[in-house]
Amino acid sequence: MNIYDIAKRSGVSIATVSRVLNGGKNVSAKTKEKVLAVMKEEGYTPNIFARGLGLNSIKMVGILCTDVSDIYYAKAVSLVESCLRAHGLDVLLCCTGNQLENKKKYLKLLLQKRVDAVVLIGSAFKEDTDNSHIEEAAKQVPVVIINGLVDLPGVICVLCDDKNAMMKNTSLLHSCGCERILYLYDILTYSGRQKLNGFREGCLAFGCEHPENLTIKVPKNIEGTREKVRSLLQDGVRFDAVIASEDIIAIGAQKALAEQNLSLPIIGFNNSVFAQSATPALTSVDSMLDTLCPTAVNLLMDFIQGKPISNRVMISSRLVERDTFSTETRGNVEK
Amino acid sequence: MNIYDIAKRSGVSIATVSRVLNGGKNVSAKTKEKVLAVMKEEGYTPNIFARGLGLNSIKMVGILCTDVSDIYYAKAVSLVESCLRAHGLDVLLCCTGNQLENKKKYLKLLLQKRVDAVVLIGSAFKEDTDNSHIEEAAKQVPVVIINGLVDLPGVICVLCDDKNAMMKNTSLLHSCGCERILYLYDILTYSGRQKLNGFREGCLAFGCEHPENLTIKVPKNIEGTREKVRSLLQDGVRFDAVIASEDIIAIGAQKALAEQNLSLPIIGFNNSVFAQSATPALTSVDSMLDTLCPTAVNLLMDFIQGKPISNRVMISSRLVERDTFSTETRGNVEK
DNA sequence: TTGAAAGCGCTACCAC
DNA sequence: GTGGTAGCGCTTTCAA
Repeated sequence: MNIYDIAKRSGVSIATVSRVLNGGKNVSAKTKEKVLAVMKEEGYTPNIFARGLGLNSIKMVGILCTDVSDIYYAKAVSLVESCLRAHGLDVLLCCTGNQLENKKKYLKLLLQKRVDAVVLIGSAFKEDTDNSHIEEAAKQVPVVIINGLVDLPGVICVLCDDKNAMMKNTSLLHSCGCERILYLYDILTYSGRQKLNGFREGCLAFGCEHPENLTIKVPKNIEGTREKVRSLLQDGVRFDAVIASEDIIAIGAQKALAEQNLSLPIIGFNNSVFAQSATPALTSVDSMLDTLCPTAVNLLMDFIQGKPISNRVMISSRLVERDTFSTETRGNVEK
Repeated sequence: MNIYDIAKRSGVSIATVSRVLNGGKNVSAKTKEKVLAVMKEEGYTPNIFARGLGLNSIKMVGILCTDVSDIYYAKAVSLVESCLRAHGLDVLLCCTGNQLENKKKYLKLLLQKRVDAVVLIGSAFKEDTDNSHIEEAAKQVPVVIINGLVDLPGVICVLCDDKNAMMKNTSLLHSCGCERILYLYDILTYSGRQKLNGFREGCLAFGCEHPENLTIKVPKNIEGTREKVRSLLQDGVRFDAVIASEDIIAIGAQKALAEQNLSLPIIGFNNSVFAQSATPALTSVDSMLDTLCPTAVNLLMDFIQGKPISNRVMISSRLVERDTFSTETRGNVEK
């Protein structure tokens, strides 16, 4: 069943059928109706390959993501997917892991599929040294990165002000009497580094101590973090509050503290469902995915349509206060 | 840069270039080498549309999923994606929500993209009455459903024995002295119903009470469930254990119980990270996605290659014991 | 082993 | 408003 069959059965030429297929401009209402009727009757579906050949577009955008099973990335993918679909674009999903080699390989694969654009989820896609693959991609199609900052032409960056969020956290804790804050992080992506910098600058600005042994790299899981914090406590390392770069890390710390019946202020990051699920519920920084993702997709659509856009959008975070720290109850600091 | 350019620069015909492109059978080693060299030099990438036109395949499979932001589905998508990619297949992701209308629409969309197969994630895709869209899809391409049972030709089903898992849960709780188990569920998909049936049959078999007011439908989130259970407790409804159809629901119940300083056995479902994140950590049924997904993809690959396969595979679940219920410590039941 | 040429199904330009 | 037709870039016979 192809355009010729439809043309024959409708008593028109394939040119006319094609016109109907593409919006029906310059076709008489009657003809259009007739052709549409035949199409429906025959259950006709235009061949996407042939169409792609002509238009050189398949109405698909590639999403690159290090790990969709991570709740944060999953939410981002979900949001981006639904926004894109609202614009009639399909999503080619590609999970790369953290190895640069694979990121490059999969980006190339996406480009080979002739996607109309590429969305990079997370600042894990901004490399410290080698971003040549992104540069190359951006020459071919629009590239947008969510929560990363890659300073290359054709790359649209939409991000959350992680650094400022962490500075604010530090400030708040300090103003509640905390002086030795334990900072836990997992991986120093661009975003991870911003957070760490925010913490450090905050400490400096507000006069908190921040010795090296209070800035700890931990695995991105509950048990690994728990063990790390547990051993910190056993070693007699003293701190009076915890800031984590991820909710899941905050929970690991929380559990280690609970073992020792310690109840310190804890602030997580991402405001994921984990923050709600924790007991006591975790105060956490909302990294604003709900805003970031639609914004990113809208910018992309505008860019594709040739409208002038700002290709650097920074959105402020928001602290969601729950049980582990509140700016109202000052009495929650126990040493 | 197309096949003609490569042919010209290599001093051969496009036919030869095409042969090289497709494995290089019936091409002299020398010619092949030459052509490959030119391709690399020019950074040539075959046009996927033209290729698709000829071969009528784009090496892509569609994944349909009600909601990737759900941690369970996200994990499934992640696993399926990586397995498919290992077989050289790309993934077209499509999130439908729970409305039948959208499921149908998006399934049709995937088919229009000429995917080579469709993977349905979760039994939410098995409808009670109308599965005509799946039937139709299965006529065109192989369809596999993960954790659902759709009895149609061409549909491969890989699922976990949810019913048995729930019977076992009931049995275990009963043998630990529980007699009035609260059963919390969110949505009665095929899987949801299996779980409920397992619970009911378990109660019958082991002599547990299971009045209607102990089988409660709740929203699939922590707060909604918490409120529901809270009001149950306020109404004086009595129960001595909780089984939930989802970890997140179990956590909602757990929080409501904690408010009243009640510590009853609780068993969640899915063994997600939420089970670990909960305090106390949740005993939960592992629904074996790590096995289900690779199995599903392997069956699909075999099926595509025309090998004979079993299109119904059922895998046993596994109870992962943590703090909220253990078969070893009998003393954890407080009424 | 290689080349010529006929599709694959559609879009878009040019006539009428 | 409609039809004829030349591509789009590839695969795949069929001959040589």
